[in-house]
Amino acid sequence: MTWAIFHKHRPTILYGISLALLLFLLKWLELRFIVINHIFEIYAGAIALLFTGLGIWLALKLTKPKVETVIVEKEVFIDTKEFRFNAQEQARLGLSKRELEVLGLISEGLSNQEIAAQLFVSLNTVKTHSSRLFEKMEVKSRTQAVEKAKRLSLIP
Amino acid sequence: MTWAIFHKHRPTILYGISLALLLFLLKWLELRFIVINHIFEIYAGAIALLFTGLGIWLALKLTKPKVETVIVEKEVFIDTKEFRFNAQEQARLGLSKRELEVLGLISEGLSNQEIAAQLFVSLNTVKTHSSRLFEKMEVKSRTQAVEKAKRLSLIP
DNA sequence: ACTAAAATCACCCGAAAGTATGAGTTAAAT
DNA sequence: ATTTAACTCATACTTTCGGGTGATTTTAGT
Repeated sequence: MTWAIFHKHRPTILYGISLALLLFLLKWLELRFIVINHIFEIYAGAIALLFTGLGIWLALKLTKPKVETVIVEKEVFIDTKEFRFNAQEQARLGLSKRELEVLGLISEGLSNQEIAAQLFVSLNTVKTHSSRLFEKMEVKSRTQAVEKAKRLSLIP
Repeated sequence: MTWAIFHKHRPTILYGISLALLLFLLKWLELRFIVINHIFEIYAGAIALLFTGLGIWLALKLTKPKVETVIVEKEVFIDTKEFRFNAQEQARLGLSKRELEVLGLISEGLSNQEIAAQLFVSLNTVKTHSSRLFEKMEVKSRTQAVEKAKRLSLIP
């Protein structure tokens, strides 16, 4: 049935097709013409598009991120009253090793007699040590010596 | 003198200047020629530059800024060994106010005589106070008392 | 090897610290 | 009102501390 219709209107259809082709040709030629006439603008447009894209890419890729600084307070418990022997004070006062040793034992509450026993020396020796100690530290008694020694970080 | 030199070599100088101008003109013409011959490339380059800039501008203007959060820890030093009077120990040992007062002055290195003067009492009173103090604290001397009192946080 | 500082010890003496005992006063609790 | 604890003071006595002086021995630095 379709075939029959084709055969019946063959000239008309051919004419139609020919007309359509002609029109298409004309439109194509027109487009070509436009394209040729505006080739520069099109090229420029393409470049513009391309390089706009490039610019955006560059900007996104190469910019440094903004840095936002957040300060968090962290509690650090530090023993500020930790004992650290002050050798400078010892040198300044000119205290000898033995004198310092006696000072330490005095600060522990030992009597001269006990200190003598501890150090395997005579009571008199301990007395002379403590005497020189008091002289050098410019104090008048063992309690003052202990108090000052703690202040000067000579004993804990 | 400079003027004299100019007058003397006037033709030479003029000739030199003319030559220089001619060379400059030729170079300029050559440049013009190059520019005209490459007008399209130059134009394209200009567009490329312009739109790259536009792209960058767009990217920077229209995108949200990147934010990088940096956490900086700030150390806060806290004193852990602060003196806190130990009232419990005082109660446990049964130390009276006056005895504690005497203890404090002893720890400062004062003699019994000085303590007596400070408290407006007699030397004997100070002695009895310190004696009872030593009994209660179970020590035998002022230095021991000071040492123990510090351990028990009765004095700083 | 010589010297200076440190460590050791002894003796004496006065001052301070600490013990023992007793007692008077005051303030707070029952 | 009475009791109790804290504060006060005194006297007598013992022990320890601290100053003064001098001497001997180690140790360390030049």
